[in-house]
Parts: sequence; structure tokens; C-alpha cells
Amino acid sequence: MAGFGAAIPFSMSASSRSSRSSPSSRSPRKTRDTLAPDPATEAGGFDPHLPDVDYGVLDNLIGYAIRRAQIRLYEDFVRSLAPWNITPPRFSALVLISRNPDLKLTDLARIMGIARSGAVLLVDALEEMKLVARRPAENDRRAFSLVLTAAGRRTLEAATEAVCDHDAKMARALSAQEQQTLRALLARLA
Amino acid sequence: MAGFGAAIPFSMSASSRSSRSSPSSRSPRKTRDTLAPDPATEAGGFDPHLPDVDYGVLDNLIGYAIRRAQIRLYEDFVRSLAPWNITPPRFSALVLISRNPDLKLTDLARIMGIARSGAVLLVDALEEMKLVARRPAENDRRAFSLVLTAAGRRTLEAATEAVCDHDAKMARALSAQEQQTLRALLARLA
DNA sequence: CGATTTAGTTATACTCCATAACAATTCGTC
DNA sequence: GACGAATTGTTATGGAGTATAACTAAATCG
Repeated sequence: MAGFGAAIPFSMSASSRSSRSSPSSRSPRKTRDTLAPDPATEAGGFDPHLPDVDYGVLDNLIGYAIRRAQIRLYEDFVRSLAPWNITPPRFSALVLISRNPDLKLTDLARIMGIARSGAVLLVDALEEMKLVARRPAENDRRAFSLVLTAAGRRTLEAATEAVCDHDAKMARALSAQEQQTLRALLARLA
Repeated sequence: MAGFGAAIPFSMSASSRSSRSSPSSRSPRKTRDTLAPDPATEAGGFDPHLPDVDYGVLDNLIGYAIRRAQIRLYEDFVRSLAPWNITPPRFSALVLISRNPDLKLTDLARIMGIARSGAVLLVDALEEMKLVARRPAENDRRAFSLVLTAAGRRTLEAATEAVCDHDAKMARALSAQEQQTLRALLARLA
């Protein structure tokens, strides 16, 4: 889930494979054959609310209304960042590194709500893309200060523009006043 | 990510481990020792908006406002379902199976936006928990009709109550009128 | 009937992320 | 100032979720 980089662990008990009697009783596996290349990818674009489906309580929950909106926005958000090979967590990291001087890897992890080990991987990727550099921190020889490279600044600028365009496009059905209302209501939840 | 059971693939290029010069230059690994049991879990509860942090553009995007609200709701949502070992996708599946008679596994996959293979695992888990049963479908010996067991109905009823309580708790800061407004605005996005 | 499609399944692999352990360093406290 | 505790960055390992591809049995369509 991620998206912002949040934890949202959601792990719980594994549901290990179970033996089960199948409708058409199993028979021994044959060897490869390959007749039809299997029709294009499954599970493509996802419509969070199909007609002719009874969603029961799900339709009554504010949480699901938010979830649905988030799903719709998210897919397009990812697409708008794809040209730079930037994922949402990477975008968040770039913004945070850009705006918070002397940010340490541990700070980044805390802010984004991920484990330090995850932040290492994230920064590794950004460093390999030459967008971020680890610079020895002053006063602490254990730590790095994270900084954007020149390329990182350029990429962030371009990606930011794309993201803002995307956001404006998504919200264009709402007036400025309505957007303000939406923001205020969301902020008051929970 | 899931949560509702949505796809949201979000995969792209893997950021393979890179060689990197560390701040304190590496030395050979020693064997086990175990001194301190490492302080409680990292990446615990996540605050989507810390003070003293500059979030830059992120604070201006409607998409992030929604994302943040969703994150806050989600953690609590998961906790409210935990007593029954029900995850959000499992809850969605139970509701959908309950409300849509004669639902097939493939239908479930399509509605939830996951691959059929994923639906198999989901239904496997629910069947192992004795909440759902595969019943041979009429007129099609390939397919199952998914149905709730008596235990499944009881569990769904209890979990639904917990979920509704949770949702009401989250939205209690908003008047009925405001909740309606929020719903309407969310529906008009994208 | 034969070709194609569909439902359910399995195997495999990938991605993201957490936990745990660790070395080097810093901090707190006497 | 020395020593135990905490912190920083790191690696190894593994788990959960989901996708892709291939497959069997059955239905459908010409």
C-alpha cells in the first residue's frame, strides 16, 4: 500500500495452503504444451464500483468512500510519475529531502512511517538513479545527511509539475471552494 | 495495497542492491552475540503529518490529503477486524459473497480487482476458517457458487458491527450533513 | 463434432516491507 | 574520562500479497 510510504502492515496469520477437493477431480499434470498464449493480462484497470453488484455495508462506510477515491487517484498518480521511474514513496522522499536540510536516513524513515531498513532500500534506489547523495553528516560520523543532486533537483521539479497537473486534473470537477471544504472535512476525520 | 482488495500494482524496476561506500567503513561480520533485544518494533503507529517537518508540495495536493485520511482510518480499521482474524480484503469478500447470491470465484476476482489466482488464495483462507464454502454451481460443473456458512454469517454480522462502530467513531467529528457533503465531494473526484 | 473460450487451479516469482541482529559511534552518568 | 545504554546505518532473512503463465475440465460456438 504504500503510496505515501506508510506502513499499514496488514499482516496477520498466513492462511497456509489447504488440501481441498476440487469440483472437477484432479488428474496428474501433463507436460508443457502451450496452445493459446492466455488472453492479455488479468486484473487490469480496476473499477471500484461496478453496476449490478451489491456492495452491502461497504457503500455506507465513509472509510470505503475514501478508499475508493484514493484508488481512483492512485492509479493515475503512479502513471503521471512513471516517465521518471519515480514511485510515490520515491516522490515523497525526494520532496522531504529537498525541503528538510540535513535530513538523516532515520528521520526519513520516521517521517514516512517505514522501518529504517526500508529507508535504506529507498535511498539506495534514489542514489543509484543519481538523484540523491549520502553526504557525511557534521558532528556525527555515524550518520549521513541526505541531499539532492543537481539531477535530483531537476527531476523533482519536473515530477512535481506533473504531479500538480495530475492533482488539478483530478480535482477539476470541484470548485476552489469545494476543494477547500473537502480538505477541511478530511482533516477533521479521526 | 489492498485494503479494499484493489490491484494498485505499483511495481516498477527493482533497485537492485548497489555497492556503496559506507560512512563507517565496513569490517567483517562477527558471530551471534545478542546483547540487547532491540527496542520494541520499529515503524509502529504512523503519524501522517508531524510538526517540524516541511512537507512541501505534498501539503498542497488533494491526493495527499485523501491519502493521509485513508492511512489514519486504515490502521484502526485493521485493528477493529483483528479479533476475528479478518483482513480488509477478507471482509470485502465476505460482504460481497453475502450480498450477491451465486457469486463465482471469477466474479469475486473481477469485482475486487485482483487476479483469479489471488481470489483462490483468499477463498482458500476463508474456507479454511470455515466461514465460506464452495458449493457446486448449477448448470456449470466447472464453477462454484460461493456461500457463507452459518459461522460465516455470524462472523460477518459481528465484524460488520465492529466496522460500522469504527466508521462512526472516525466520522463522529462530522455532522450528518457534513458526512453527506464529504461523500458527495469524494464521489465527484476523478 | 472440433475449435475456442471460460472457471478454477497450481507453480513460480516479484515487490514491498518488517524484524532481528550487528558494527561503529555517540550520549549519559557517575 | 570510562563504561553502559542508546542511536545510526546496514545486512540478512522472511512473510504477505499479488501477478503471470501454464494447465485441466467443462462449456460454448461455429
